[in-house]
Amino acid sequence: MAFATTPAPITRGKLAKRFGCHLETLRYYEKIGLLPPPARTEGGHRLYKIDDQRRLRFILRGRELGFSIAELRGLLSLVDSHVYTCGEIFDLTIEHLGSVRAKIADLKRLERTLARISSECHGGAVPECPVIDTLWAD
Amino acid sequence: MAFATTPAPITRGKLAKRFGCHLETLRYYEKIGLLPPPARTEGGHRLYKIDDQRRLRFILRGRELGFSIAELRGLLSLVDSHVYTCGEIFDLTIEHLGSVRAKIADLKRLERTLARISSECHGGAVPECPVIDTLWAD
DNA sequence: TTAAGGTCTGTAGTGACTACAGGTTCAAGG
DNA sequence: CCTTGAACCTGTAGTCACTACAGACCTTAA
Repeated sequence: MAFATTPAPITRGKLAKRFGCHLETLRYYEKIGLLPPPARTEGGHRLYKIDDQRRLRFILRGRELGFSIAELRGLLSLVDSHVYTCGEIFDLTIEHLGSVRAKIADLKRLERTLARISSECHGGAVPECPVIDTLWAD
Repeated sequence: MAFATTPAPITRGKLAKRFGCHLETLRYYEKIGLLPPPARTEGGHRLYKIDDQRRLRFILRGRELGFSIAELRGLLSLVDSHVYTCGEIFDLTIEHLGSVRAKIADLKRLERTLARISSECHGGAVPECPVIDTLWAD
């Protein structure tokens, strides 16, 4: 009869590969205090347990959702405190969503302008160019 | 009968104020070679002539259009060479427009995900939260 | 003449990593 | 058991586009 075994801790390179992040990123997250210092071998190599892996996944997913390191620090400290409420998390998410929407709006303005200017280009080997004219104009 | 006078060159602070940029930005653009080293007073203070001001305006407008410093360097070197064609500038603009559109697409994906997840929130003082669940999920 | 405020320089900090260099440890093959 | 080569360790520096000093110097208006 087999007992449920804790999965073996893994090294930095394997963790990076497993989660598709750069291996230096792991050291970076540890340095800035997002990841706790992991256990080590006798020789000093890092060994990441399953909890470390879960935390890393949390962080990487947060990054994919566009949360900044500071925002993730906030989320993690709430979660670590075990006294967060859905309302608090919701507020942080909505705030972040607002900043994403603001960025989209900025970029769309940009896109419209660039599209308009470049649509006025004749192209070809002439030196008259609406893009340059726009940039130089008084 | 008055002669047309060249407008007096202005100092760094005044230039920054006139164009609404940070005054340290001017020193930065000079250091990285986007702006040429301007004339100086006896005491060493910078004096920006009308041509410097035009070039700065070009750069700042380019930045507003989202061109990177490297892209602007490319645009400026074409313009400085006096042998650019509208076709070349058009290509650079279209490439830039493509990267703006790619960023918009990325952010829209993000926005949809964040909106979906947060719409599942009940909010309130409970610790169950779809945002956190998403980040923690296996 | 003096006082205030603008400008000079070099350097360091931001965010979120990434890229070394030079040394140590680990694991697999013989 | 020994060797070899890959993986890992550390600290530091680079990226991008600025921004923020500190401490000294210059300019200008009263």
